[in-house]
Formats: sequence, C-alpha cells, structure tokens
Amino acid sequence: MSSSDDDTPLVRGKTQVVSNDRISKAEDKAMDKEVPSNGHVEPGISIRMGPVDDMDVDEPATNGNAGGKRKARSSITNGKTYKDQSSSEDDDKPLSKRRRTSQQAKAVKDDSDSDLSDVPLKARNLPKASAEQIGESSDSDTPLNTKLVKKKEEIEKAAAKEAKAIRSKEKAAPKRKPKIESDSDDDIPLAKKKAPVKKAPAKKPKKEESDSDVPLAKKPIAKKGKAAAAAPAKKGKGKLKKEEEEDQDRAADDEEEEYRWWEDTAKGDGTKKWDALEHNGVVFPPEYVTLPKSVKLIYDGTPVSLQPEAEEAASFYGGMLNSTHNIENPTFNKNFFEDFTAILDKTGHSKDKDGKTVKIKKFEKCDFKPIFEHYEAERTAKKALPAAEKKALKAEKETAEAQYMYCMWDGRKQKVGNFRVEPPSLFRGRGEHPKTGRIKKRVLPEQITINIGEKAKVPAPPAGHRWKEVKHDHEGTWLAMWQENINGAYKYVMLAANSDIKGQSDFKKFEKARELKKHIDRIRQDYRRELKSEKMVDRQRATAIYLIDQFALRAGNEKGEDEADTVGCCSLKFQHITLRPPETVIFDFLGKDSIRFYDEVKVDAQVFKNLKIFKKEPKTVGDDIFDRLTTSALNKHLTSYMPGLTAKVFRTYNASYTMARLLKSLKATGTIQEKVKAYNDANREVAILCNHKRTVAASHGASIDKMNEKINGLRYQVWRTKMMMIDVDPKIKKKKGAEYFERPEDLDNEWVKHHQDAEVEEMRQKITKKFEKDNEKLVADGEKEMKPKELTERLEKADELAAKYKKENKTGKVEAEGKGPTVEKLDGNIDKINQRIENMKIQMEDKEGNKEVALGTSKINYIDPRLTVVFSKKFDVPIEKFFSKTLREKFDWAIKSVDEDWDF
DNA sequence: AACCATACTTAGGAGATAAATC
DNA sequence: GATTTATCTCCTAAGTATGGTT
Repeated sequence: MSSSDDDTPLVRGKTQVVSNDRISKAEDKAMDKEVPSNGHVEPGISIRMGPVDDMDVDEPATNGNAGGKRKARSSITNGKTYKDQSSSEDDDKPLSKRRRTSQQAKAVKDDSDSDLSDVPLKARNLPKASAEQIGESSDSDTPLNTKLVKKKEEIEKAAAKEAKAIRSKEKAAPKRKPKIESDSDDDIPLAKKKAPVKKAPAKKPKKEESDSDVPLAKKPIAKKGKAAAAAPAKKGKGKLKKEEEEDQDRAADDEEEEYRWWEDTAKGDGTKKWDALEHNGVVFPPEYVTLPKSVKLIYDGTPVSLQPEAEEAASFYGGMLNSTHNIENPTFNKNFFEDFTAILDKTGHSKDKDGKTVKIKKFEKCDFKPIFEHYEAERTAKKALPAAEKKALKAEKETAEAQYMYCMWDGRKQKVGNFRVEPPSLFRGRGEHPKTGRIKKRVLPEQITINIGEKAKVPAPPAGHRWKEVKHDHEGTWLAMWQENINGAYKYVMLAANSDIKGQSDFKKFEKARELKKHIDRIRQDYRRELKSEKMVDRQRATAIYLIDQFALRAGNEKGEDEADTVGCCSLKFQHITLRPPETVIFDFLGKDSIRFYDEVKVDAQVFKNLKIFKKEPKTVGDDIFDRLTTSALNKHLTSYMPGLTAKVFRTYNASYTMARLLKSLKATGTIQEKVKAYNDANREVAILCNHKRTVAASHGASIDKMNEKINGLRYQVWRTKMMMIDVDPKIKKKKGAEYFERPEDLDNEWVKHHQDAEVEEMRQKITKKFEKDNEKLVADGEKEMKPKELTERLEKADELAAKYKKENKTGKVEAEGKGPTVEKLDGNIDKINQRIENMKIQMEDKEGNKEVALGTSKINYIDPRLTVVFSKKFDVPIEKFFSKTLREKFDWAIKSVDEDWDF
C-alpha cells in the first residue's frame, strides 16, 4: 500500500478534484527526454482516485482494469512482446509497483483493496473515507509527489473553474439545437425537420381495420395496389400530388408504388417510426427430425442411441465435422461437451443395442462420424437432385414463407429482413470467444415479443403456444424480438436493407457524415491544441480523437469477461501500442471480430509524447492506455461540436471523403473495364483504411503458383520465339546481340525439362479426355465406339511435341514454326506474348493485394453510394458494374436522387 | 459512474449462384 | 459442358450508442 501512494494523494482533493489529472510542465518536458529519472513521481500520470465532486469531472470512472468490472485480460493478444517498454520499466519500478498482471488482479479482485492501492483504478470503488485514508498514509511515503500535488491543487482549482466555464459554454451551444439545424439543412433532414404535428392526420383507420383482417399472406402475392394506394393519402398531406397520381398509376399497373421518401421534405422527428404496422410474425425453424435408426453416435466403440434432445445436440456437432476451424478449437469442444453432457444427464444418457445405459463421460470417446456422414449424404443427395426438382422445392418454400417476407409499414409494402427465427445450433463465437461451441437453444414463441400496430391482427403463435408479449412500440423499427440463451443478446427481426426505413437511416448516416465536413476543421484544431492540455482527461481525449480521425479506429467500448478479448481506441491496452522514436507508432491488436489491426504509422510529435505519457509506469501490460477516457465521455464531447456526432461518424466521414477524393482524381479514360478497375482500386484504399479483411482463401497459394507457372511458360515461349528468329535468319544473332537470345536464368535446364514434360502430359490428358468424350457421344448416338488404336494415333501429337522438345534440348536450336515465318512476324509474336505476360503480372499483383482485403463492407456501409452513382454517370459506366442487384435496391435512394454534380 | 437493457449498424464467413476457364 | 473460380446472398456475431436506474 505504501507504495502506491503517489497516486493516492490526489484523491484527497475530492472537493476540488481536478488536481490530479494535470500534467505538469515538468512531465511534459521529461517526456521529451528518453526516460524520466524517477517516473513514479510524475503526478500527471497518477490517477486520481477519489470520488470527486461531480461537476468537474470528466473523470473516468473506469481506470484500468483492476477496477471492478473491467475485464481482466491477459494481454495475450497476438502474443507480442513489446519489450522496449515493459522490460526497461520493470527494472526501475518502485517496489510499490509490483503490479499484478490483469489476470492476477482479477483473481484477487475481491480482497485486494489495500493491495491494489497502487492500482489507481481500483481506488475509484472505494468509498470516500477509505480513499482519503489511503491518501494520508501515503503522504509520508511520497512526500515529493504530495507536495507537488498540493501546490498544484490550488492552481488547478482556478484552472478547473475556467475549464468548467468553457465547458458549460460549449455545452450550451449544442442546446441551441434548433438553431444549428436551421443552418445546416442537409443535416439529418428526416430526423429533424419535422412538420411535427401534421403527421398522419386522421389516417384512415377504417381501411386499416379492414386490411388487418385480410391475412397479409395474401396481400403481397395478390394485389398490392389497394393498400399501397391508400397509404399516400396520409403521407401526402396535400403536397406531392403529382406523385401520388404516379403512384396510383403504378399501383394500377400492379407495380409496387414508389414512395420517394428522399424527396419528402416533411418528416417526423425521427423518434416515431410508424403509424400503422402489420406483419405476420416470424417463421420458426423446422422441428428436429430424428436420425434413422441406423445412424448412431459411437461411444467408445459402441453405437449408442440418444434421446431426441441429446441426439439433436449431437447432430449439431456431427453436422459440422467438416469445419475444422471449429472442431479443432479446444474451447469449442469443451463448451459443446459441457452442454451436451448436461442434456445427457437430464435425458438419461445413451443406450446400447441391448438397451443398457451407457454413460457418456469423455468427449474423446465420442465418434460423430456416422452422424456427419448421414448429413453429408443428405446434402449430396439434395445437390444431385434434378434442376427442375430443386426449383420446385425452392418455390414451395417460397410460397410457404411468402406471407412473412413482407410487412405493411404505414400502408406501404416493405420487405422484412430476417423473418426466420435463428435455428438452434452451436454458437460460433469468433476469435477466442469463451463461449464458442455452446448450444444455442431452440427459441420458443414464449420468448418472442411481437411489435405490431394496435390495429393490426396479431399473428397467431404456433398452435398450443403464445407470444411472450405483444407490443405497440411506434418508436421501434423491429417486428419481433427475443433474447438468445448464450450471451443474453437481443435478436431483432427488422426490415430488409432495401426498405424505406433502412434507406432513410442510411441516408441520415451519410448526411451526418457530410455535416461533419463543416466541423472537422474546428475539431481538428481543437484536438491539436488539447493534445497539450494540462488536464489528463482532455489530453487523453484529444489523443483518442486524433487516432480515431487519422487511423479510422473504432470507438472501443468496454467489453465483458465472457467475450472475446478485442479492443478499439478507448480500450487500447498498454501492449497494443509500441512507440518507436522519433515518432512511429505501431498498432497491433485484435479489433472487431478478432480481426488483427497492425499498422506502423508516423504520428504528430505531440501525440507520440502523449502516448508515451499514457504508457508510463506504473502502467504495464494489461492496463488501459486511455484510463481516463470512456466512449461515452468521448461521444459526449463530440456531440458538443455537432448534434449526433459520435466516434463512428469519423469512420463514415473519412471513408466517404477518401473515396470522393480518389474518384475525383481519376481521369475518365480507358475502357469500361479499366474504369471499373480504377474504381475498385479506390474502393480498396478505403477498405484498407477501415481495416476490412477477409481470410485468405485456402486455394490462394495454389492459384498464385499456377499463375506464376503460366507466366514462366510464356516467358519460355518468348525465348523459343527468339530462337526461331535465329533459325530464320542466323545473322540476327549478331544484330541483336547474344544477350538478347539468352534464356532467363531462372528458367534453367531443370525447369525447362519439367515444363516440357508438364506440357506434354497436359496435351495427353486433353487428347484422352476428348477421346473419351467423343466416344460417349458416339455411344449416346447409338454408334459404336472408336477403337483404342484411334487414341494411340491421336496421342502421337503429344509424342511429336515431346520429340520436338527433345531435339531442341539436344541441338540448342528451335525450328521456326508457322507458315512463312519472318523475323518481323516473330517479333510481333514476341510483343504479343510479352503483353500477355504483363497482363498476367498485373492480374497477379491485383490478386495478391486483394487476397486479404474485403471490399464489400466499405461499399455497403461506409462509402456514400451517391459517390458511386455520380462516378457511374460521369464516367458512363453502368451502375450494375458497381452495385449488385441487392445493393441497387438498397441504394435506390442514391441512384435516383443525384446527378453528376453531386459532391460528398 | 457503473451497470444494464435496448436497439440499431457493421462485419466476416458459409453456402449458393453466376461467370470464367479448361 | 464440366469444373474451377469469383461474386453474391444469407446468416448471425460483434460492434456502437443511448437512455434509464441505482
């Protein structure tokens, strides 16, 4: 305890808080030098512990992970070492600082208060009194520090007041929301510019009632005209008459009427999402079908039978034996087996063929293969079905589900996204998820809440069941909801991406990002200034915003113990950042979905210095870099610049902005293909910015090898063609110089031999195959097969080739091929081949560069689709080249709303 | 501030389908 | 035309963010 005191004193300032989170000039200076002589004295870094008077506090609640709920992480992430910091620091650490690793901390969590006194974080949980006490005792130990702090307290008190004043001013600003809005028209138009009261004037409830009687099921398939036509009446409120007419026309055409919401300037305030909502609920997965008697789990060599519930669980596992990446994961197996045995215990384990109970105790003794093979056979059978039958099956399913596919949203027919309730299965958590492999249970109607209009007919739950609840939440966009059993996560049934409501919020998202353009300069200016703030909180916040803005990091909410250990900006830990003077920062951590983020970047000198401070001892592996910062605090600050501004907006903004810039720099030249390529290159750049990755396809290596071989084959042909020149005109050798005719070094004799053999072999195979096929055809036509002799004859071609190569190898000469070969012609051939080589090389580089970059995510979520539409129009490339059918539907609003001049 | 409940967006992988290639 | 490869769609996990409660 004594040890830690350097932190504690600060606490004492509970009334005037601010003190401890200051960063002294001295510290700043010290940070300029390599290592501060006695690190632990720096007050700036010590963390304020005590409760504070709420006002001043931007104080984090959370300091490092030793504190209460924070997840203790073992920092295994990536298994990196980060030696520079930790090792050197370790040596001069004051005793006090025998900081446990986070894991240890967690272990002792409960009784560790005193012990942890050096872990500032912890302190925050202490009641005031105890904090004070600690502080006092510490005084004697750390006089220096204390003094410093005390003096500072006074100064800081003043500063704090000032800061407070400023802050409150800033706060005031956002309150003037309406004002801001008015000058920023394009911001969130939907949300705000409301024409508040006039929505849905006396809709036609009658209509609805009658509608609600009609099972939706029929509506979508049959006539949609009616309901659809009714809708505009309410939304139109007088304006947009033309459109209504159009709509009706279209409806009459049996076409879906179109609601151009992006042209509708009067919208609600964004909280009320609908007035009338009808839908048919959800589709439940099929009941479990028990395995045929012949298919059994084998336990310890004995085939055993299970009760249906247990068998179902076994079938989940058995069904995925082919997915090694799950079943080779020990956590996955352990979790599965735990849940499996729980069911076994409940259902009486298994029985052998004599009906004797066999207790299943060891996972290793379970052989699921028969189950796997059974399902595999089913899959194959399904695949082998004649096309017509497959189609029929699909159509059948579609009809059965038709009524769930659409809902009526304020009278408009809208596609529902995920109307199928998630079937039971094994939970496939990503990365090192502690719960991966656990059994995700079947969802019962009793767990499902339905959200629907008051006047709509509530969909009937399956016979003998009832819904958990039926709500009429007009502020929610979901139709049904349940909680999943593994993480307690909520699952929502919502509309599809091409629905109006999703389109609208997508639109809002991009408008918000565009709005940020107006504020970004000021924000950047501010955070640059605040990078030097004396207040730790502010400095951390500024630094975090810098990282988010510059490197597109995610916000980084806190995570729980029972989740994979991943981080974002605010949750970055000591070990995730390595500092390499003078100003390079190396990020290495696992982000969302446990995707690795690795980047070496140059940063602003002040940022470098700050990170160094934030990493200063006593912090060590497992500790938060931004121990004073939470995502809420960060977002709260951001919102003061612009309503609705949060960390994630920066990603959207930077992605779209980057894309806009790149597209602008393109020249409208070349073929369509080239333009598409140029677009994709820009897209790729954005994807890289956002760190959107995919796992390299298993076939990637082989496919690259193949391409390489092909290129080499072509190079060989180039050489051979050159040799032909000599054959045609021996004098050419002198003219062009001997060097020109040398075979590339890497194509050595061994390679040539190998290549020739492969070529010959390939030819043989082709001939043989062709022969077989021809024969089949003959048979099919009722004629008789060709004799094997025919094949031998045909294969002579390959033999000739082999002979030719043999001769070439021997003589070192290549006979000219083709009719009337001339040097000029051969030259032309060479050019052609070289061109092919170039093309292939580019293709290969493309493939290589693309192998672990996923372009889709940024295209779907980050790049303002209007940019793509503009590009398509300006460069005259059909939009289909960029957006698939579903994307075109999703971005319908963008496709229809911009012209060439639009700019992000 | 911590914690929880809630609701919505963003994300990669599996499997289905379409396109390219042999 | 069959097979391989690229692309698209579906699925659902994993984030962000907010608001209420203690």
